[in-house]
Amino acid sequence: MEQDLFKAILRERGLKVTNQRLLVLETIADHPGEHLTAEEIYELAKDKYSEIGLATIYRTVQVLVELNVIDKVSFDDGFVRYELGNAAEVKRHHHHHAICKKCGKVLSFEGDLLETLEQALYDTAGFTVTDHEVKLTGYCRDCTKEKESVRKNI
Amino acid sequence: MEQDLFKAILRERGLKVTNQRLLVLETIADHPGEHLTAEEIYELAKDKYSEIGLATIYRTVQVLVELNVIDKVSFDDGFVRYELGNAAEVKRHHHHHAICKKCGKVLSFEGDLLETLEQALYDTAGFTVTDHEVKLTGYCRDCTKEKESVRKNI
DNA sequence: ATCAATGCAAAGGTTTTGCAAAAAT
DNA sequence: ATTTTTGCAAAACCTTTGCATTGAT
Repeated sequence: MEQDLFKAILRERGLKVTNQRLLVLETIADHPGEHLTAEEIYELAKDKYSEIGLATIYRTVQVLVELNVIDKVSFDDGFVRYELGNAAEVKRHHHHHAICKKCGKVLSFEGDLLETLEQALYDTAGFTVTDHEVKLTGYCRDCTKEKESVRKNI
Repeated sequence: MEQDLFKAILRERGLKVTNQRLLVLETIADHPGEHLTAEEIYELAKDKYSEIGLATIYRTVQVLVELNVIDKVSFDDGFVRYELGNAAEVKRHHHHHAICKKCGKVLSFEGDLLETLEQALYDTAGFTVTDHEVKLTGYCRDCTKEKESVRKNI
């Protein structure tokens, strides 16, 4: 996402363009494929602007999620995480995640295999799907071998 | 899940069978289709055994998740919730959820549309999937109409 | 000039932990 | 008899909020 587009989105909503908001988005954009927590964004942002406060990070990510500029994800480790979204597209294509139960590694991927399910949900229950999230858990390639030897005894 | 099976699972792992553990599982089992928080389980359990402590609920749900007796789910409202799992089955069939963004209603459903995706993930990345969770957000039948009238102005 | 956004510190809410007492094996 | 589990309270934790100050329009 270009900075100018982001500024336009802010102004369109009557929100002010601040250095802190630009910095938070830039920080997330500079770490593609990572799923940063508020604390991590804070630490990274402080390197460029040490006066920034943690509360500003929390308030800013709320705004960014609201604007569909970033997505909120959770891997059930007690942290809420954020990753770049794709606000400009009409049809959202969220990342899906495969989380290794052993080493915690996260594999991200895309895929629109849910369209038939979403249509069926509308037809049967009248539910209009606007967003979806697929979370897979299991064992990554490196941990699969180890897992098998452990599981044998159970 | 029958209580005897649960007792057997506990003993198999060297864990002790306590009235509190039986009560927590019973409480969750008695509320099918609801996704209870720790606090809600606590309030319900107190009706039957008023001496029980909230810390025991937290410790017990951790055990139950570990044993695959219950599943942990989150609808991003700040609460971790729990629902009955199906530990006995070799292949887990989790509930999927459609969460209404307006009224918060949760529609649960099942479906194994992810098998081809999971196979593909193994073939391409060596990732062995053991669990999956699909979370859809949107608008339920009752809220869909209202949503349309709201969205027209945007 | 006005109104929103920030930074700090304090408060909020959920979840975890330390420890002595109680319960299960 | 031994070891785990419980209950209570305190602590830890992430996140939100109040308020005066700063910054954007």
